[in-house]
Amino acid sequence: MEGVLSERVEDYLKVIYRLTVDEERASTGEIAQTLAVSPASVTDMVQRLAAEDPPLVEYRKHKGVALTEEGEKVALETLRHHRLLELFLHELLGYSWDQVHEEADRLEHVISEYFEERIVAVLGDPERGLHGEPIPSEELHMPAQNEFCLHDLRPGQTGLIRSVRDDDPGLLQYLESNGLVPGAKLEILDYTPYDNNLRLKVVGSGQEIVLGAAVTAQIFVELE
Amino acid sequence: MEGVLSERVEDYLKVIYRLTVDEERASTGEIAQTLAVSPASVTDMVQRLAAEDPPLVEYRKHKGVALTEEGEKVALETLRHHRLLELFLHELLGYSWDQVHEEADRLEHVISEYFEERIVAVLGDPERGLHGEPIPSEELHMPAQNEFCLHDLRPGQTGLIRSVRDDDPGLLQYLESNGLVPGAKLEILDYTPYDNNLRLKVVGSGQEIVLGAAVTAQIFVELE
DNA sequence: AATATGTTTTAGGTATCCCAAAATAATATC
DNA sequence: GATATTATTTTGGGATACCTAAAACATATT
Repeated sequence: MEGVLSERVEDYLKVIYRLTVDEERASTGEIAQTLAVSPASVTDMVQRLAAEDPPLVEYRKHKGVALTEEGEKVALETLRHHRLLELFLHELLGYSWDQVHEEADRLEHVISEYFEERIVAVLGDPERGLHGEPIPSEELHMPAQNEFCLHDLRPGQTGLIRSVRDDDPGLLQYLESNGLVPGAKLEILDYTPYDNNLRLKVVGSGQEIVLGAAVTAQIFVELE
Repeated sequence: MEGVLSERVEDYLKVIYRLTVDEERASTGEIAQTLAVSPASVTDMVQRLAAEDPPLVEYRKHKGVALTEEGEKVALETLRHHRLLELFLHELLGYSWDQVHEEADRLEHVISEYFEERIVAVLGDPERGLHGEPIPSEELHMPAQNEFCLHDLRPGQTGLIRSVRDDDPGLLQYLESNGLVPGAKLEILDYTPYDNNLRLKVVGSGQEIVLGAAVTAQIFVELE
């Protein structure tokens, strides 16, 4: 193993992890956009990641990158820290669910394995984070998921919210105030193709609501 | 105010703070030794600190440095974080008193003011840290102290341990196992000048013990 | 085959921190 | 007060880690 990895490297690996959950490989452009840097910077960094010993990504010019096993480990470790921290900040320190992300994003790079161990002991080795996302196990195994993006559902379908993206505080507040939280049951009523709007009912509250793509893309459901 | 300060800058300011608690000014050499860098590096950094806007230190060539009000604020903020974190790690996460320092040293640079606020709420705004050190107030006021270094006591004198240095895990274990913890009452029995050894009794346990300068310099007492 | 698009290379920039060796200033000693 | 010792500063430079614009190049599209 080599020396300790920079926070920036962990950020890149996290992003590549996210982009390669469904896709085979992540392109330079996607990564650049997600991290708000130039494509040239991404090429540069990605080549450095591939040159690490052991390599953190598998890189082929013009063909994008995929994480190596080592790189995935780092990404999952960081993700595990992030999600455990979010839960911890909420449960023990009273952070609201839209406040946790920013703090966790800084702390995730800095806490020791012992810290992780201690908060796991306090939290009881949880399987899902504050926003419903699965937490990689201690052995860095990511549980298989059976979730679909709400964005892809169509009228007549019914789903249970399993998780929502954690990184936009404003959106999280909006979701919470509309009962769009993990566990909520949704019935898709209508779909308008040109603007990708989805009209749906939150079962229980009986509320009907129309959500645009910017919202539905952030919500993940289990079909019923 | 300028941009955010690097962790290294906070480290330098913390060291300068500690060195100027009793002395007027801190010398380049002292700082270099404490941080294990060359004197040239210290001159360099100290000049950069003095060139900040507002300046963080007051620097005169060949005369050492003192913190400005702004620099002291930063040092005290960092110190407050450190001591609150140590307490927090012990009380809430079950860290032992020799484990807390290293973790706090990393976290102190990273936590938000909100995090500070939250752990204060949980801990009940404590005035002293895990090792007895005073914690700067939220307004960054350091309470006046009335402590003497055990190193300077002489036979016949009696003192109450108020605090011990927190940065050497091995020493902390040794101290704990000998009852040399805040609150313990000491009676100085003997002093040998050539090696600076102090023989003393821990009142209560009745234990007699001989401590060298490396130990006595790390313990601070209130005279009785 | 030509064009459009996305990626990589080149060449270089900035920030932050560090250091050895030479020069200089402060201080201690004669 | 002059000299020697010690501490500090300057000089000149190195390392790392990140980033970028513009030019060159590869891939995909038509």
